[in-house]
Amino acid sequence: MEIPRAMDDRRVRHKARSSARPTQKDIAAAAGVSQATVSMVLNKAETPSVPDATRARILKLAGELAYQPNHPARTLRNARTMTLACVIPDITNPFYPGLVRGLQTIAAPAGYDVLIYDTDGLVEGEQRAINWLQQGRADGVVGAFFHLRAPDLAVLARNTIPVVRLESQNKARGTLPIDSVFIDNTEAAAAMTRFLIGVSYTHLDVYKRQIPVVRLESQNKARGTLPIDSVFIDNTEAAAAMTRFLIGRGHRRIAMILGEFGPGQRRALGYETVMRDAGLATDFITDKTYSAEAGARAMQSLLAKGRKRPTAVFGANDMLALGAMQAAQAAGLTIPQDIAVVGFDDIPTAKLLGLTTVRQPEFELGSLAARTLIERLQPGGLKAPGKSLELKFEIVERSSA
Amino acid sequence: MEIPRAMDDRRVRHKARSSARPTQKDIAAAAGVSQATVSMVLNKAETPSVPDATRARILKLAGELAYQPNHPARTLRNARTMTLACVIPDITNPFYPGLVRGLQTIAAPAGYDVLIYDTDGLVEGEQRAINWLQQGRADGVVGAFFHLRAPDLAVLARNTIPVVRLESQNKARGTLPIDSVFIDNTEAAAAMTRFLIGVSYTHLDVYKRQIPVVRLESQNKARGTLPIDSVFIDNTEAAAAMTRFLIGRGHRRIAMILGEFGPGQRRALGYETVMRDAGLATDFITDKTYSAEAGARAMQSLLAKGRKRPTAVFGANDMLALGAMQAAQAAGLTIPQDIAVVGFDDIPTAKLLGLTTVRQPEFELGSLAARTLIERLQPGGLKAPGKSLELKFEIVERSSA
DNA sequence: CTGAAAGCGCTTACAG
DNA sequence: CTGAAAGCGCTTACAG
Repeated sequence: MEIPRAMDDRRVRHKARSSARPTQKDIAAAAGVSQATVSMVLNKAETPSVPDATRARILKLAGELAYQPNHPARTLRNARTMTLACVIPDITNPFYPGLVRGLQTIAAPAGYDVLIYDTDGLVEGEQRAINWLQQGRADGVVGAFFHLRAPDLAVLARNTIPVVRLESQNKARGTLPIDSVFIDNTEAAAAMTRFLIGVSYTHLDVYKRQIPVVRLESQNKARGTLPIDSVFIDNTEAAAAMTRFLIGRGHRRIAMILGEFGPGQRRALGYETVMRDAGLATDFITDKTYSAEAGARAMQSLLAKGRKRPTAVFGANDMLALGAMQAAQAAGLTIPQDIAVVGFDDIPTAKLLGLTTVRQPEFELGSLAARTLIERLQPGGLKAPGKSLELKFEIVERSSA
Repeated sequence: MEIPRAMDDRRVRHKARSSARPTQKDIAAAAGVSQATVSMVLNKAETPSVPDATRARILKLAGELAYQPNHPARTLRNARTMTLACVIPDITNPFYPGLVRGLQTIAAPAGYDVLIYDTDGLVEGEQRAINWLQQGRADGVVGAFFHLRAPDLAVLARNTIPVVRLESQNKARGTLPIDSVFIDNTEAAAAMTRFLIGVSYTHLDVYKRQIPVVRLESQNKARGTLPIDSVFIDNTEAAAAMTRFLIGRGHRRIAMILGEFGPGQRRALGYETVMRDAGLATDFITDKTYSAEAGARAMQSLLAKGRKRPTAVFGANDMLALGAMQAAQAAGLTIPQDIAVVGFDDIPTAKLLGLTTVRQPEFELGSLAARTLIERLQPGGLKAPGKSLELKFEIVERSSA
């Protein structure tokens, strides 16, 4: 058996013994140069100030020692973690893996790691993610926040951690109070938020009591200078289109199932508007979560209405719709003959089960968010005003309606 | 409107202006103590050496300034990232989100972030993850490696980054060459691997040529001292059980669809053993990936056999099985009357589509892996020998077979 | 052109 | 009991 060269090298053997990773200092000692010179040679494509022979020696040693730069040290020195955070309700909701994949596809080649935070759609979970992020664990954040608003996120933006929000806006806004939350005096709001977070969680209590704390600072409604971008589809219009589709199919009693917080609110608005304009009564079933279990529960309560039950059910997401479908089938009903069911998201399973739904381009949403974030992270990128990036949705007709 | 106390504080306002996060130094300056004292007070529950008044002043200032420790600085100083890496083929494969969730559920309360690396089941992707990890980006790794073997991972273990492997072993081993890969001379192998990685990717070429490079170092088959743990179900026995189930149902022509690399190999072994013992012919269809598309392709080629087509098809994972189901239905066949289909994993969709499958407890797999990793990360934990942790599988009978 | 020093923010061992 | 210094590994501005 041939012994590889490095095995004969005293330095390598020594390193193997010590079991610690080699540093620039080790290379410098072996090459007889300063540690700073090693850094130069390793990082710059050209080093006119270093003799070719020295450069070659350093490079060779780095290879032999399998030198890898210490990432935490670089992070501290450069004030860049090369990490992107992705804050989502729940990775097991099939909508999100595709989004995460889109994120990673852009992030990885650019040298960024991706950190996942699950919030369960809870205000505590979202706040916890923000707190962690304030410790400088990531350079930027892509987040689907059900509870936190611009001023809460301002804490990050102020600390130069750009945020890209998912599903945070409608094209035409102003109808929901949520959209009027813009802060004016950025400095004051930032200090205020910091104060509240630091001293206690008062603002969360305030929030829970449905008193938007931001009002304190947002007398002037001009949009602030926060570099918070949004990547979204027009949820309200999409839900409206789906509702019109159902009405067009002859449905008159259409119920909607949705979660207490999150994108369901905007989707509900689209449904509500179309139903009202058509002179039809709305029928909302609200649950805590967007799960299949919640959908099944909702369907059961809908079926309990007997002959007055709806002829069509609109799940605010596919999980709800799928759970509803299953419950209807379990009750002996045939879809779509006995009852039509439609959803929202177009998760992979929707296709397999023939669910008519609204397609959101999750991969593109994720990759666009990553691109936007990385752009912000470029020198000078932090200064640009927040962008609203809208992607197209699509009604996907399948067999369930 | 009441002005919160902190808004009147000159220091807070100043901080808001500077837009930089406050450090211990800032608190120290404001409190008139040394930065080290601030660190002490902030980190220790009790500081007998610091007067109560001073301590209170520091704590109060930290609150007002909304001080958050700088995570990268802590990481460098403590040599702990408080981050766990999860290396998986593809987060969009529905088996993995549940596993990731299990991981997070244990990791988050313990203070660990979770980093996700997708490898696409490619050797390049796995090697890239290892290289990144060698830069000290995480304290430990949970990984499903399709290609890398113990010696490749030894690079991490040697650098005190513990690894927990998923699906890396059978209960009864020795049948597949894969299981005889244990290294003896740890030091030598580590240096060797480091050498190969540093200088070139020769070892990967060697691997591709099916010459296990580990052989060079593994003359002595005694299991090494590497702290590499495994968390797994008995894939071979599970596949055997499923095959027996199909034979028990009267099937004689049973085909198996699998991916080129990964857990399919072990599952194939179980299928093969049972088929051979029953005097039946095996029928393998191998594709590059474990996707629904691959399953559909495989089913099409199976159906092209006409009257000699199999009566049952065993997908090495649920995605393959679901794709196969869809292709069979698209071809006008009814399941299970015309052809039975079974899978492996029990992803959420399997339930919705009535797929008979092998249930793997993915959440438990993930949480057990996290617990094992965190245990290793405790003082002294690195020394314990690698454990093999087996969880129970379960045959879930549904309507597809 | 060349090499040594400062400093990122933190924790802990150590000197007064 | 109290407070200042060293040092984690790195990059870059700066002095010779």
